[in-house]
Parts: sequence; C-alpha cells; structure tokens
Amino acid sequence: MPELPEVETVMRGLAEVLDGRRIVAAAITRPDLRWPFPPNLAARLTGTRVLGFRRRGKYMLMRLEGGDSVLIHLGMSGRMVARRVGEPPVPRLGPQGAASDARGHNGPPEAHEHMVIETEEGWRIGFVDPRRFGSVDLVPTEREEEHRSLAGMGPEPLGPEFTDTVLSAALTGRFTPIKAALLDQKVVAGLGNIYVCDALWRAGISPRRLAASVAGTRAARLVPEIKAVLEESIAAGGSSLRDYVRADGEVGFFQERFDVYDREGERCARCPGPPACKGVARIVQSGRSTFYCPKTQR
DNA sequence: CTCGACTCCTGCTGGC
DNA sequence: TGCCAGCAGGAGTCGA
Repeated sequence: MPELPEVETVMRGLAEVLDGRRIVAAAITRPDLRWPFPPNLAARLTGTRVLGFRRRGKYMLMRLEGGDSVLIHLGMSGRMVARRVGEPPVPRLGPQGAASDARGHNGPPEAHEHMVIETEEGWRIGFVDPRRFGSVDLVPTEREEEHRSLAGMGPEPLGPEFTDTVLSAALTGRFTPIKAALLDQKVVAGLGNIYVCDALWRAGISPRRLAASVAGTRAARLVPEIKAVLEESIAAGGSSLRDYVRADGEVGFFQERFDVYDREGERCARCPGPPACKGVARIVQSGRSTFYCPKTQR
C-alpha cells in the first residue's frame, strides 16, 4: 500500500541507480496496467539518459533527456525491484521467513514484472505489480502539472504551502467524514488509508467527525501531525543506497508498524488497553477500514 | 456540486 | 490439512 512516504523512498532508491544514467534497454511485457502503456514507451526509453526525479502526491516523475517525463503510480501492489543484469531475481520470503523458491539459478523473470529497464552500468530495474492498479504514462516535462492525473491535485503536505489555513479552506462546507476528505487527493496529495488513520489518531480527531467541523482549530492541530507522521516515516527509510536497494532487490522502504492502522483490539499508546479499555476500534467508512481510538479521538 | 457505491485485480487470510 | 470465499485498497466512473 504505497503512500507518500513509500513512494518517496522508492523514488530516492530509483534516483540512486538511475540519476544521470543512460537506459540501454527497455521492455514492456503486457499492453496495460490500470491504463494502457504508451505505445512508444519502450522506444522512448531506450538510449535515453535520465535527468532526474520528482514526486507529486503518490506519483513519481522520471525526467528524460529529450523533454518527456515518465509518470509512474505504484497503485496498490506496485513495487520496484533492482538487480544486476544477468542475475536471477531474489526469491521473495515466504510466510515463515524462508525463501519460497530455490535460488542461484537463472530462473524466469519475476512474476508480474510488467516493465523492465536496464542501464549502461548493468542495473536492471523492474516494475512488479500483481494487482495491476499501477500506471505508467509519458508526459512532456514542461506540461507535467497539466497531466490529467496531476491537474487539480491538492497541496503537497510536506511543503510550506500546506498550512492550517489552506486545509481549513478545503474542508469548509464539506459534509463528509474527515477520514474520507483526507483521502481525497484534491484536499491534500499523497495520503492513503494508513497515514490518514495514524494522523487522525495523533491529532486526537475522530475519523467520523464531519470535515467541515475540522476547519479551524482542529485543522491547526492536524496539519503538524500529518507532516510529522510523513516525515518520520520517510526518515525511517534511511539515507544510503544500501537502505534504498535492499539485499532482496526491493527498492524503497515499507513501514510495517503503525499507531492504530491494522491494530484492531490492541492497546493504543495513549490508553491502558484491554481489559481497562477496548483498544483500537475498526469501522468501515465508504467501504474501507478505519482504525481509531474511540477514547482519545473526538 | 457533492457524495457514496461500484469497479478493476490477485495474494493472503481465516473459517470450515 | 486443504480448499475457497472474502477481504485488501487507489482512484476513476457513474448515478443519486
């Protein structure tokens, strides 16, 4: 479930391997993910130098020599894997932590590896996405913000432009739960189910509260908590190539422990926990799980 | 305009 | 122990 912090660390990992490097080979192995791949994508990538990366919400933009940018969304299950050209994929760890495949042979490409690029230096980067909710598109670098996926997107939560005034304005008049409003990428860019739950817990705001009633003093409490939870998660991703491209080839860092997300019935850090307190509650809002502490979130 | 329901997809979990 | 239904969710579409 890559959200802003995961996308940021994946992008930094890709930059470590691709920034300033020339792509010598590219292959697309199926016609589409969520959307069709641009028909000329492989041709456009091959022989081209990568000039740099930036992130917008949950999207990564890889700027290419020649004026185009590759717009990448990891969707639900997308990940980037890096290995040396000619080396087999490292088997994924099974449920018991044991390798689920034999290693050390030249096996087939990793399952669900839909796009592959190779650099002059011998790195082979694969975009793996079993559920195919991800997307890849080409957009002129000068017109990145006009792409239909980016146009109308809300402020970057880690930028100075994301203030309590701005958030209040976006929430005013909205009669939907704050949980749903924060998932709306037009309100703020890059939050998903996990960090919305944790940010609301940190701010002591109930996910069921109407968005309009968060405008004002509660927004002033929420904005710094959104920034903090995202910054802390990015910082946990580390700062060296070793951190970004792991031994198993996974690019980026994926946090697995949260304050309330996926912790139904467990003690939250502000409460005594069961039996004195029922612990973290799970409810369903617009079809998705919300985790929160009914005692401390109002 | 605003909001919620539905949709896409496959891997994992849990209940029998 | 094995099977399989159901759940997971980002974001676009559609209808109320």
